[in-house]
Amino acid sequence: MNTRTRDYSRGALAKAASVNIETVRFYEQKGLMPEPPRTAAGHRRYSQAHLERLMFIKRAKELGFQLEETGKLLAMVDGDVDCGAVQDIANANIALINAKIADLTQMRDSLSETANKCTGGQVPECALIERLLAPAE
Amino acid sequence: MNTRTRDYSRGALAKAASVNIETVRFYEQKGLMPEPPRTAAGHRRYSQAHLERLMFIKRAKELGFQLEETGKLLAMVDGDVDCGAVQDIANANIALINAKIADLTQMRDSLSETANKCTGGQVPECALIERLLAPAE
DNA sequence: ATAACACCTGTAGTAACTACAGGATCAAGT
DNA sequence: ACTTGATCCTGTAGTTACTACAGGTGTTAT
Repeated sequence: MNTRTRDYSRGALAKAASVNIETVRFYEQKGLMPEPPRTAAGHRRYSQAHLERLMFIKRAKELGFQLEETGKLLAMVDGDVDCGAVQDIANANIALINAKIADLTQMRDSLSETANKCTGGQVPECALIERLLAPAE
Repeated sequence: MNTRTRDYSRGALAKAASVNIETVRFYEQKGLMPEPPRTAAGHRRYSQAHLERLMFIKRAKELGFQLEETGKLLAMVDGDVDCGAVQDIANANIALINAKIADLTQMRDSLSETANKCTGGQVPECALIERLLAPAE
């Protein structure tokens, strides 16, 4: 167990979590990061706990959670973790991600199919332009 | 060949292309749709050509093109279509879409793997929360 | 004539940041 | 002690692609 608590300036915290310095202030504004204590001159002083919270948010983002959902997860961490509720949020997110993947896959397939028909020359006929000009009959 | 050119109010045009009425004005502002002639009272009057242009934009969107790229495609339609340049834009877009798909797939797989470990009960241990709290060792 | 609807403009809101401007403060070196 | 450069503070504006008002005018149908 480590009882030492190093502290961080906003810049140092951002660097430690590998996020942009402005992002820290943004998360504070959105209520995801608590307002930290300040020095006499008004500079923010963050603790190890703040760093952990910031990294929590970053990891949630890497799993595709929106900030609002991340906020709900954090609220549970601050209070009681209800694994069923967490699962619901996760499953909703999986569904959302799957829908996005399906959309993008459809786009890509449709686009590559058409782009492959392009001859590439400086010609009046271009398969992709034709497809955009005409309804997909 | 149909030489009749019905005209449309903004609302009628939007409806004909199945886009939101405000989107028409937005595209005009962005330079994708030309400023149409106006009635004496200042109401926009669109032609069949406008409708076709709006549908072009809509189809491009369905293929995942951003508005800026769509603008480039439209510029070529207005001038000379260079099928090589079109292909370049298309290929860049395919690469972009593939990158997004890869990102999302990674998110989803990582998330489902973790969410599947959740027991669902109202317990202190929740696999997903654990994963967000702790670095992925 | 009058009601209901569609149109006009400009502006603000959405998500998740990022990037300033203009000023105050800090840390390090001399 | 003083200076210099980095970092901090605040508030605000920009990004993408729209969407949604508010407050006012015009058009259409009965």
